[in-house]
Amino acid sequence: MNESESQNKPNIPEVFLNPYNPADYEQKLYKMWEDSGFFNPDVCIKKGVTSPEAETFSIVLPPPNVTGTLHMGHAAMLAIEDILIRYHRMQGKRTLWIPGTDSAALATQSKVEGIIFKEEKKRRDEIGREELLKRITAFAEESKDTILNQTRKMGSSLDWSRYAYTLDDTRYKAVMTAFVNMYKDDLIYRGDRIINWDPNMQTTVSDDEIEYVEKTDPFYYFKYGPFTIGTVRPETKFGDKYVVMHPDDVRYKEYKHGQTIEVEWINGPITATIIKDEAADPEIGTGVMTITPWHSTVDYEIAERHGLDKEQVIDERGLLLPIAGEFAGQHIKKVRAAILEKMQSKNLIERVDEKYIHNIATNSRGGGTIEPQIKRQWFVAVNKKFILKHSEIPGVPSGSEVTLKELMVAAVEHGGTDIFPERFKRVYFNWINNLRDWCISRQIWFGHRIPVWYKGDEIYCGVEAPTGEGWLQDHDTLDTWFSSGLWTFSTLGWPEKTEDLKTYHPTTVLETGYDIIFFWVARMILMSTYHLGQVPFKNVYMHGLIRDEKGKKMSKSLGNVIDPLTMIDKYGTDATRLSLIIGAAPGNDMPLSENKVKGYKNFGNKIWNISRFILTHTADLDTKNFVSKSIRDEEIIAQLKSTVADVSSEIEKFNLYLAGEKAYHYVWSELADVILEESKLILNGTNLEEKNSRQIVLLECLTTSLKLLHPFMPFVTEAIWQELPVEMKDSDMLMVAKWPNA
RNA sequence: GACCGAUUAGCUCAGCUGGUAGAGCGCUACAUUGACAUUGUAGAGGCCACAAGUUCAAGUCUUGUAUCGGUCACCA
Repeated sequence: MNESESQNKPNIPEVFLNPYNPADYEQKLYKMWEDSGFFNPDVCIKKGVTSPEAETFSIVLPPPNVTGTLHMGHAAMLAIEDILIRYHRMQGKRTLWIPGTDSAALATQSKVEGIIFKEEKKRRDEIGREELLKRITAFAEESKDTILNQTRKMGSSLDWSRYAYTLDDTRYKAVMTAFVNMYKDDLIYRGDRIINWDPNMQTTVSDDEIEYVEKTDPFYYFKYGPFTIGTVRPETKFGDKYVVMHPDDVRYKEYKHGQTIEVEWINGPITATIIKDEAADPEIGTGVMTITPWHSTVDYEIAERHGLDKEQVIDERGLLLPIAGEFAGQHIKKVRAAILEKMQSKNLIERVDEKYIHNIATNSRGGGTIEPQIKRQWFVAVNKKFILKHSEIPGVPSGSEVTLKELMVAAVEHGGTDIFPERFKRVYFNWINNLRDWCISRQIWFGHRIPVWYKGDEIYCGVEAPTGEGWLQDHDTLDTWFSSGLWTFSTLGWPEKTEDLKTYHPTTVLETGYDIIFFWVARMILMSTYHLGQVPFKNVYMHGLIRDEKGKKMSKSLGNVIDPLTMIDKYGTDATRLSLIIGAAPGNDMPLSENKVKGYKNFGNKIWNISRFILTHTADLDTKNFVSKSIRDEEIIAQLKSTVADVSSEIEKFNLYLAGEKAYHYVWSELADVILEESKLILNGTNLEEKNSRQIVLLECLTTSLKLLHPFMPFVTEAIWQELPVEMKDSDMLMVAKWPNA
């Protein structure tokens, strides 16, 4: 701006002379917001921004791992939730967004154990429970600030005064109480059942934490008496003394169920029993198999059906037991060749398919190959009837006799919890139908220890340790999803009957990636319906996965990771947020490229310059001269209002991608390209009334546009808002300004 | 094997309850130092995967086929 211009337009803040630079504002503004206390709804009420009678709107943030760093998935989650939160806060609702972090027991412990082993060459047994826990806790504590500060960088308007950690005192009490209640209702039991054992991490793993990885291995055909059986794992076969075939398989019609035959096997002759069971698929291999009930889920189920013996062949560390004879004590990974050699010499090998493709189960949290074992563990019974005393769940009257499974179905079936996009409802129901009892005990040390104590034959279960001498607490800890399942209400202070719990539960929305629907969404529904008789949330909004521009999963090994923090440094938070929202239809994966982020940085500057233009050309406005608007001015206002209506309704339908696009489109293509352009003539013209009217219209367009964009681009809009003359604003801070009326 | 999704402009995708196709990016041409480390204007570009059906009318509804992707289950 040259000198003569600045004389004409005296009141324009100097900041507008330069392009908008996000880095100059973002930290400052976030601090201003945080210091204002308005992230906390109680402060909003106290300062008169929100009415105490206002409708509530609450979201609990899916807690990131304490030891994690921000990735694009987090960034998208934070952007989406912050948009919803900011929109509803501006709507005047009593709005709460609760932050937290998750201990991610298994992942964190294995990370720390890994570090210790690398640096000190020590395993956990050598470190000891107490010392290891101390170190893990320190590690978690140390790394938590990283993820929390990165969360702030996204502009997230979280109520930090309500920060929760899955292992803090309040949550500890919630977890203990939950366990004890379920134990007393017989919904938690201890039993010997087949579970997924991770020999690397020395712990059980739930069904959902298993990841199947495709592998090519040789497939061996062995002579087993008159039969040929196939296997990829010769090292498990020592004790196999049942031979199973389909009852209708005509090839084996001469053999009767229960009939015994003598066969020569790896370590000498054994007596085999014929079992007819439909689990044997005549199409696979020879249609005949031997079973190893201790180390295979399917075999275990067959054995259960027919009351067969189960023998352990492999121990917890992967070593063969005495049943393996001369091979006992050797590790299963190393012993195969020797076994095959012996079988070859006994002429038991018929043939080998070298390339057999099959899936092996691995622990998705740590990577070990799963070895099923029968072990005494704690389980949640999902099919056991109980009386639900208090219920607000649609379709389930108080006092109903139900199972946990039925509760989980009812919550969604009768609309208590609505899942969006709709297709995920079916995914959810499918999973529940196949649900088996949930193994909740883990043999790791980091986590909530099971509140059960033993003394001889006595068992005690309680929130507090029993009094008296000689009680020993169960060594196991709880599956991390057990405590995560309580999250919507443990964060609100349960089991105490807090004001927060009464006010904000059920929460309004749960927003999360669809990859976590089983682990978490379903478990929260289970826990909340059981413990509170309430659904945990009224709406579930599933976002897709963020992928690279070619649609590939982002991964370090592919080198295609776009780091949100880098994007924020280069283009600003607003641009990063917008790039994660626009073009991302709910539940659909979305490709992201750096160019997209860059594009939205230009938009930030566009708004900046729109503001500069309008402020420059309205500095001489004297509102006393107000005259009625022209037809065109009315039209502009009408169009503005219809944009407000559109944007609002799209946000309320969770179509943020449409809301964002409409706001973007309005501001750039309509306000800037059409309205400002045509206004130039009027503003520089001689018709003062016309000019005056248009100035007022432009100011309204500006303030309203800033409000519309604020949820999407909180920083640049607030930065501009702070420069606006007081008389133009209904609030000092845009964050708590009133959402415009349509 | 079961279920789910996708198939629309060069690319990424919108098109809700059926009425002869839209956005962003990219591309081409022109203009512009302007409120704008640019922006604006104009333009090219689509038998909406294929086939049949319902209908006065179908990207839009039904059925089937093909290809791609995902989830779950099984895998002796």
